[in-house]
Amino acid sequence: MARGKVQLRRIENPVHRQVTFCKRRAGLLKKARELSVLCDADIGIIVFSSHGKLYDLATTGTMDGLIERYKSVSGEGMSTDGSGEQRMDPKQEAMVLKQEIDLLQKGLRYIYGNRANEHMSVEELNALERYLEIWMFNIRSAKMQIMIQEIQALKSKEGMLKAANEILQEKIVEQHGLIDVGMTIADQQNGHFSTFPLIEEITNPLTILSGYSTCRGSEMGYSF
Amino acid sequence: MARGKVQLRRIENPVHRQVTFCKRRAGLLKKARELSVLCDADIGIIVFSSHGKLYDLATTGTMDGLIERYKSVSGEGMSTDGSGEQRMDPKQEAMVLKQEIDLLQKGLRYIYGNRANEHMSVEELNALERYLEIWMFNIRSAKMQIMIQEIQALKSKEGMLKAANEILQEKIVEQHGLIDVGMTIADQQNGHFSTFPLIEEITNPLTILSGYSTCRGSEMGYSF
DNA sequence: AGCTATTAATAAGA
DNA sequence: TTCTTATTAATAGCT
Repeated sequence: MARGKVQLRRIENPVHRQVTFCKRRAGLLKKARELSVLCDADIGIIVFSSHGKLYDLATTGTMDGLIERYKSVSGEGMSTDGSGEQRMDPKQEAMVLKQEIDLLQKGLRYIYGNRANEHMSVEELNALERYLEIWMFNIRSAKMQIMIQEIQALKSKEGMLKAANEILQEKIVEQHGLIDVGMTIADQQNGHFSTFPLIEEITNPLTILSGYSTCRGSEMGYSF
Repeated sequence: MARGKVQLRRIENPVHRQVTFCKRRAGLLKKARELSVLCDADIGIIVFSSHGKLYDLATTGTMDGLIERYKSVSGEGMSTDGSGEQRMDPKQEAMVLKQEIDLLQKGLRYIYGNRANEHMSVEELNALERYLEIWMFNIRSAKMQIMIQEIQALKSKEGMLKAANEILQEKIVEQHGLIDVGMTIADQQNGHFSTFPLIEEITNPLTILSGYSTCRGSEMGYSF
């Protein structure tokens, strides 16, 4: 709203970014105070600058009061809690989850910054969501294809080696009697991998989500 | 900012107040999102309407995450602390995780079933979108692990077969002279697969998103 | 930090 | 509620 329209994406120039941060932060807090007064609302705002500095505003009482109120209200609709704490080793599990979330969020912000400017309707978000799923599926498929090729190659290699092995054994038996190198036993021990059905299952698009609930859902006690 | 200056005091007309609340609340959240994107800030907003209804926004992760961060940072400067990072206790952590799961469940119902019944806000959809990615990542990792195990098994099998093959060859040479079954040639033809580096690359979490942009980004005309 | 030229938000009205 | 429009408010680019 000033000399030149602004693109909704991260401002690269650090000085410029800092100035804008100051100005707009002030504007945001002002708007919040106005809304609070005009409409008799209780508003809390927490702002972390990109360098981690905290700015906050609570139009009524303290931020902690608002947070408590927030937790009590937002937690109201939650599941009938109290009973089952899952088996997770909380600290580590949470750490890992947080790191994953951070990584993914960074990536998402890139995607968002360049594409989804300004007004995004729920429908647009939905479409984007599906798009992301398809996108990830495509990457996954591509990599899966490579791995499948590799497995097939290994399997045919194995077949050839086995055939060669048999021929050699026969030759030896023909000429000299039985020689057991221990290979047949080892081979049978590995026989339970049942490679092909597994891979076909993995490749099937429909197993993405159902696979999840199988893989993690039951483990964590959630039913979908 | 419109047909008539507005006085900075509570709007007495309830209808007028409600309309203004809607409009300005939307404006406030929009401003917050803009600030977040433009200046790379993490912002959380909590709004309680005069009748106690809650509206919130977290531009990064969940509100609970922001609250946690707020508590850790704002508490830092208070007491003669010094001891260090008192993170959330397990119970609180579990609460957060549960809320995340709730969101996912809600999202799943939204996607698969009665879309009309489940109301999901833009913010919730945003969060859900992020979680879907994490989700897919977890599935993918689990399945990848299975495939990697399988490949390793095949490779060791191959190794054993080769060893057996060699021993048999030696035995024959010892006894009778060279017998070539054609296996060595076939084996060498397949030698260019360079299995291990490939698999390690696929397994590395950091390649998810970068892999994405490499894989499709240029193809579809988006620049990251 | 201040100063405008512009854009963005929005109060009323429909 | 949602759309339109007349105005005010916010602020981007400069000093």
